Amino acid sequence: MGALPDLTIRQFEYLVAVADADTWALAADRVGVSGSALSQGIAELERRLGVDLFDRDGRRRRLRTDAIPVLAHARQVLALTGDLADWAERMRTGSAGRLRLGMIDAAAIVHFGDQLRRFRAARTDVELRLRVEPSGPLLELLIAGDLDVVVCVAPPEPIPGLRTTPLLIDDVAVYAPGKTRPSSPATWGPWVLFPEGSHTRGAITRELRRLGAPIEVVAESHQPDVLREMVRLGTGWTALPRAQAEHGTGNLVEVQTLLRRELVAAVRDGTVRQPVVDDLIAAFTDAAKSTSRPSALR
Amino acid sequence: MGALPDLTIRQFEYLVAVADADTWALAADRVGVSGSALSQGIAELERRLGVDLFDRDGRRRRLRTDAIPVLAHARQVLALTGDLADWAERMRTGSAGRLRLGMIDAAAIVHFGDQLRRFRAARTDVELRLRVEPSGPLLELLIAGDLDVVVCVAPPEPIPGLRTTPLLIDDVAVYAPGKTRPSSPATWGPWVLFPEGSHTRGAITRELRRLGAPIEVVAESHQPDVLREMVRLGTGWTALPRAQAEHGTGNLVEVQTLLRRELVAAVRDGTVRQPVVDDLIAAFTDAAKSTSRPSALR
DNA sequence: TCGTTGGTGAAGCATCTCTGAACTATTCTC
DNA sequence: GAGAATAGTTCAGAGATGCTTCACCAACGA
Repeated sequence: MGALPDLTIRQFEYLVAVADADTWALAADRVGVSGSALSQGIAELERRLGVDLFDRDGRRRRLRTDAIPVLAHARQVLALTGDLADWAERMRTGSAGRLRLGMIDAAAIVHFGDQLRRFRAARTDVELRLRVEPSGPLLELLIAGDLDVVVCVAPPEPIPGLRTTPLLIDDVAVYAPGKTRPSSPATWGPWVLFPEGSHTRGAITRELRRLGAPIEVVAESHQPDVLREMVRLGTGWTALPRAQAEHGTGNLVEVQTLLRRELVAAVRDGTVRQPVVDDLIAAFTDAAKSTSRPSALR
Repeated sequence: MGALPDLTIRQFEYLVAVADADTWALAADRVGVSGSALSQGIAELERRLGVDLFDRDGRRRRLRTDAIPVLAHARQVLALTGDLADWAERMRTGSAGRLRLGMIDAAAIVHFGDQLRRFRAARTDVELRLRVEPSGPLLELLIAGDLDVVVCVAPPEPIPGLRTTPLLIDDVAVYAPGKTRPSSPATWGPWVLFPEGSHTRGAITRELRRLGAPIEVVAESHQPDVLREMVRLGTGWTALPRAQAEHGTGNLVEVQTLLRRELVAAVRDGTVRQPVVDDLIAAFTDAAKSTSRPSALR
């Protein structure tokens, strides 16, 4: 194997800055150097790789599609370096460190709310910051190194650079207002669903269509409790993760399981890890083991 | 998150060189630089991380045990950079590239010999280099970036930075000379086994001991065919992966399955991948799917 | 057409990193 | 234990690298 090119962290920072910002000047500003420095830095990166990374498009430059692997590499290395920097920080200060946790709403509230509260109380030495978002953004934040652990819906394909640990199954089921009797999918609806564009919404409508259910949507909300209440009030039917549907009290009729949904804990697959992360994941798996049985049995 | 330290590939090269070589002078020589440069380079790395990585031990320096994560990080980043360099090479030359494959003997000969030959014939554009070693060394070579794919025994724990794909089950069974009748473990032996120190040997003796079998070893060899022949000649009993035991012809009596052994394909979990690698793994999984059934059914 | 915007090149300066040599501390050898 | 050999560090200087400022070019918009 030939000698490796002497790439630097800064060059990778330049690359992702350019990829993320609309204009190079903005990117330069964001990394705190002059536009010229950025230009030269990128040129140097291209020179060392021996490959052109950008196409000219008028007076601006766009990352070539076949150069996307380099960008992904840059992101991964930057994230790993961030982990290393955190490790160094922990070594210097002796602190247990900071834990940036991302969760989808159901995980943060329904499934692991108790564990979270307990962990916070038990590990006051850890600065725990929670961020609640849908699965997609969470995974991107994790890849970019802005989060340390993420609890989200299992991605269909394994994602390079990430490692997932199964936590529990929380299937999405169809729910009807209180007085409804079971019947064929063709009679289901109208619907109260997550908004168009959400990942879960997409999966739900796809599955309903497959079952031959008519999809007339009369209301939309990102908030599961809003959907639940609307069903209770008889506004329509909905499809929700079972745990969220059953969270409150009230008369929802579960019609049938619609699709399988597995929650996992995801971390960057690096060599420098915070021990706290493993503790937290262990707490989650333990909790899931004891609580998911009933839901798995129904 | 604070600004990241501007680490360089070269600094990581220095670090692993120092970790791998007996003396710093030798390490310096290996990376092609003066001892002084190496010393200063490491010092700079420590300064940028803000952490001491080495303990003084007389006039030499040893990597501190709690600095091992940094070394692992360095190795991972170097391996990823190697992948990136290969990608750049492929982009420049337009070639399909070089594929450095590692396999344990059973995989190379018994399980996937045909697939290998077929792949070589079909993809003459790929420079395929095969290296046969035990699982442990193969995985280390993979981590160090000296191999691109490895077919080996599934490691007990997932290894950071690697991703495995299950291929097939090839259990280890106990075999006796032709005329032996089934009997209790206490009467088994004497044994003809893999040499002391090998990973499989360790697992085998551990399991035999658990079953209460006496472990008197009368011959040892790294070569499964040698062991097989010795059993045929009545020298003793052996424990072998089933596929290897049955590879030739002859009168071996399978006494019982001893331990589970799963073969997997392992790759670095990076963002820059050779498409050829996926093709090869696909060929292996396809082959395993069609051939492992009979062995799984017995 | 002219002004504006996005990006690149050149000169100058600061910093970094290498080499070679001098230097210190430890270990070996007798 | 003296003296030599060894392991690693420090220092000074040469050369490379990277950044900023300023000048420049090309594309876009009015």
